[in-house]
This record gives sequence, structure tokens and C-alpha cells, in this order.
Amino acid sequence: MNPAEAVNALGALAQGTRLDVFRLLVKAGPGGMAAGKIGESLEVPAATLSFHLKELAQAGLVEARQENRFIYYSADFEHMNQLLAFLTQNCCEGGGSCALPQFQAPSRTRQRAGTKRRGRQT
Amino acid sequence: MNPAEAVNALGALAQGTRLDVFRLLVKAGPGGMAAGKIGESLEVPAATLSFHLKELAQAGLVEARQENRFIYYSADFEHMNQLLAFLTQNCCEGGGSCALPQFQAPSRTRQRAGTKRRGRQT
DNA sequence: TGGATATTTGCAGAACCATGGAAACATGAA
DNA sequence: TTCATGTTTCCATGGTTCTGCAAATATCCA
Repeated sequence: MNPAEAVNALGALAQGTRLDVFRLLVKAGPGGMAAGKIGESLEVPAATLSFHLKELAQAGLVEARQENRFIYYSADFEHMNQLLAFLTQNCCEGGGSCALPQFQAPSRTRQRAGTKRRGRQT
Repeated sequence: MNPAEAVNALGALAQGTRLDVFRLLVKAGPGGMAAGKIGESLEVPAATLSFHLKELAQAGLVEARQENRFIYYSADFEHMNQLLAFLTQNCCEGGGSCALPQFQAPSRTRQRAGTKRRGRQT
């Protein structure tokens, strides 16, 4: 993650509708949510939603996958982790007085085995 | 942290100069840095820097304190932590398959070493 | 094929944001 | 008080973003 990427990602999240969308997708988990369902949940017109989903996708925060007639959007957890790591990097010059977590981005999204996934979509 | 606050904070960070300033202050730690020094480090004209510092302060990400003729700016680590917690909240409906850290904002009363703040003055 | 559903693109106006020079303001020293 | 230094406010300019209608595109089913 470099500063320009971080600015893009932060800019993508710095808008009410997009933040709502992203949090909804974070909640939804890896399975994601179809665009129409998102618009329905948040009561956002399709065109407006599409604009925002594009912004989020360009910023690397969400991914789209086509499934039949639906397009499922899901949060890109790994990219988000990288952003969080970037923001807390070098806190207090690495000294012990640090008030932010020395947050490490995992190299891959960590999935735990034996989970009780409830994210399966309609 | 509520969505509107988060949008403000993210918007404040979603700009190159401001992100640079904030990260510089995160690096600098609780002691912070005088405005002039920040401008010097980042080569930003005083008027421009002042504008951005105001934005960051209004978003609750930095705090200012006057010290003689200098104004020291420092990152508000607690507010930043709240933002990070907000962004990772309710990940995957709280299920075990979560790919984001279940990040907890430290409570106001349990400050880590180095931060001896006791409230925000705006 | 035609029709229904799902989503994106084009567009234009309004609103908002970034920049930096000049001037004003605040603080401390002499 | 006067001066020097540090910081902010004012302001004009140019740029970017948000919104949602209408139209276009994509996919599936009969």
C-alpha cells in the first residue's frame, strides 16, 4: 500500500452512501451481496449505487463477480487490511509509547477452519 | 463513532497533503509537532497547511495546543482507534470466518503508556 | 425470437474542495 | 510601544464529486 492507493481507498470510503455499502458488505462477509439487494437494503437508486460501487471497486475495496444475472459484490478484506496497516504504520517512530495497534496486514485473508458461516446468500 | 463522524474522519484523511500530515503526526507521537515544522517537513505553504490542519482538527484526528508562540499539533490516537474499530465492526456478522481483525477501541479509561490525555477540547 | 429483469453508462447542474498570495491576527521580547 | 515571528483568515480560481433521469447493455427464460 502506498500513499496514493491509501488516498483512493480513503476517498472511496469518505462518502456516506459508499461507507454504508462497504460496511454492509463487510457484514455480509466473503459471499457478498447482489447489487440489487444492496440498493434495496440501503434504498439507493440503481444508477447512483452503480456509480458508487464502481468507485469502491476502483479503489480496490470491493470485488465483483458475475453469477447468472446477478453481480455479487463483496468487500476485499485483504486490501482493507493493508489500508489499516498503512494508517498505523510507524506509529510513534516505533517506540513503546505507541497508542495505535502495531497492526500487521496478513499476507492472505485468514479463514478459520470449522466455522459457522452464516453468510450464504439468497 | 457514528457514520457521519467516520465520513468526516475518512474525508479528512482522503487527501494527499492531509494524509501526509497525519502520518507525520502519528510518527511524531503524542508530543506532536509545531505547525511551522510540519510545513517545513512537507514543504507546504503556511496558508495551505493551516487549511488542512483545520480540516484534520475538525474531523477530530488531530489536536492543537498552544505553547509559547508555537502551536503544536498531535494525532488524536484515541479517535483514530475508534475509527478503525468502526470500520471493522460486525465483520462477517460476527461469524468465525472473519477476515478483518475484530478490532476493539480501547476505552477512554484505559490509556496506553504515552497518552496522557483526558478529554478532547475542541 | 421477444420480453422481463439486472446493471451500467452518459449527461448536466449543483455543490463542494484545494490552492496559495496577501493581509490580519496572536504571542513574546526589547 | 514597537518589532519579529508564527499562524490563521480572506478570497478568487480552477478542479472534482454527487446525483438521478433516460437510455443502453447484459443475461436469462419461454
